[in-house]
Parts: sequence; C-alpha cells; structure tokens
Amino acid sequence: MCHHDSHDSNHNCCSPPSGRIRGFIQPWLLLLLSEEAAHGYQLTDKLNRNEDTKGIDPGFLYRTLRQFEEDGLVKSSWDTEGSGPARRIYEITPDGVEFLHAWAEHIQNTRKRLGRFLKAYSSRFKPHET
Amino acid sequence: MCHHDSHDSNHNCCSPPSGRIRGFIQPWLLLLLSEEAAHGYQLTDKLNRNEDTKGIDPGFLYRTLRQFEEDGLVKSSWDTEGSGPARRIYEITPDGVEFLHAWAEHIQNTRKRLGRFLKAYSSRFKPHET
DNA sequence: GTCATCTATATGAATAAAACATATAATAGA
DNA sequence: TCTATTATATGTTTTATTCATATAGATGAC
Repeated sequence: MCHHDSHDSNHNCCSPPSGRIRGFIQPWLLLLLSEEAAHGYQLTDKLNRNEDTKGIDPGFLYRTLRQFEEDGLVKSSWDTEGSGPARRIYEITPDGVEFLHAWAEHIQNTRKRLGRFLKAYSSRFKPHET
Repeated sequence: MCHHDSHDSNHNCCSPPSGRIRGFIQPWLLLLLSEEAAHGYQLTDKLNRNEDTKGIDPGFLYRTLRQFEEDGLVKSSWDTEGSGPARRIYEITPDGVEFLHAWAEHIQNTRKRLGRFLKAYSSRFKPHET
C-alpha cells in the first residue's frame, strides 16, 4: 500500500504490491543448492535466468546464505582455485533439504489459499465462467 | 527467517514463514465490501469466519480502511442509528472495484509463480509422480 | 605499470508492511 | 456504578527486503 502525501499528484498509487513475493527467493536458493553446490555469484546468475526470480539484490543474497549457514541449512567453504577472487561455495545440508521440503509444503498451502480467494472472487464477478 | 541469538536454545527456528501472506487481507476486504457495505467490526467478524483470513489485527484493519479511503477505493459515513457506539460504514467505489480486479489478477500471477516453483521442486524430488 | 573492468563477497542504513500494545468512548446489562 | 461489549483509533516495534556503498583479487588494455 502506498503512503504518498496528498500533494503528491500524478503518482502511480493504487496498484497491487510489486512483483516480489516474500519468502520466495529462499526456497529457490535451497532448491538450486539441492541440485549442486554453488557460490553466491553463480546463484545470482541462475536466479537471473529465471523470470520468476531475476533481479535479486546481492546484499540480500549473501546475507540470506550466511543466515542459512547460521541456521545449519547450508555449509560453506572457500574455493581459491581458478581465476578471480575466492568464492565461498555453499552446500546444502540434510537439515537444509528437510527445510526445503517444509517450505515447499508451505508454498503449496499458500497456493491453495490464493486459489480460494480467486474462487470467491470469481463467483462474485464471473459467476458464469466455467 | 529467524534471527535469534545463538544462546537462545530450544527455539523453533528454521520453519517457513508464518501463516500470513502479505497483501492478502486487502483484496479480501475489498471483495467483502463489493458484496455489501460494512463497518470495521463487521468486517472483522466476516474475516474471522474464514479460516484463511481469521485473526486480523484491529489496528491493521482500521488503518487499512482509512488508507483505502485516502486512496479513493472506499468512502465512509457515520452510522449513529442502532445500539452501541457509532459505526463508520465503508462502501466500495468504482475505483475500488477496479483495484480489486487488478489485485485479483496479481494474485493469479502470484499463484502461477508458486506453481512454477512447485513444479521445479517436484521434478527434482518427485520425478515419478503423475 | 597503472588504470579500468569484471568477478565476488560483504555491510550499514533506509523503507514499508504488518504486528504488538494500548487508548478512547458509547452503550447495555448486572 | 461497575463491568463487559461494541467499535474505532493511534503510538511503537519488529522484520523482511531494498538501497547504497565498500572491499578486494584478478584480468586485460594501453
């Protein structure tokens, strides 16, 4: 919801929340890490190739990964081989996989809740559609 | 994501975000108001009867309604008739209906995005299910 | 050889939605 | 008159995310 001043004319208020969904990047990160270990910059790349997850803030990414590690969902090690600066390689842990399953279930529930809203909405505004 | 201290043992960390979905109450409010005008306390009641929307914070509710009015999505008038303290009756405006449509579309998109995550998740962990 | 660019990680501060806590007041009933 | 119920409202805090910026090694251009 916007909170502009009343004198702020010609504003683009009154549009639904922006594209990002809260708590949506995290399960994607875990899912990607469940496929193979990776470092932050690599993950940024992969996320940017997906229309649904592109444009991630690097600050958010790296902080999220550190938080995951603090929570035991991933573990990291430095990779100094190869060119360029050192990379912190993240691997998912069994706890991380378990967490991913729980998060997927949560997302499924969320999806159902959105579906129930849409059903109520449709029966109000589009009662004759199939 | 939780941010407890390390000494905070026996915590219930590492569970996906809580039940609430951001920007989910608002479209329900507009949908309810599109069915019939109502005051805040009534809306609280209706929301509490729905498993998906129950437990709303009154502070949040009333502030949201005032914000809607500031944004031209609803208009209000005092109802002093009947028993009990005065009620502020909210009616949805044409702009509010339009906004509800936009929000419903946004929710549909969100639902699709969640579906795409779940599809990727399933193909990683449940590739043999139908 | 030093200057700019790319790769890579990191942190401080700001923002905004939602939650938490509490205040106010009219009325009804015990 | 004291308490509970209905009803609205506001001050403060929390939290996730975004914005801004810092750091530094490696690489290629000139």
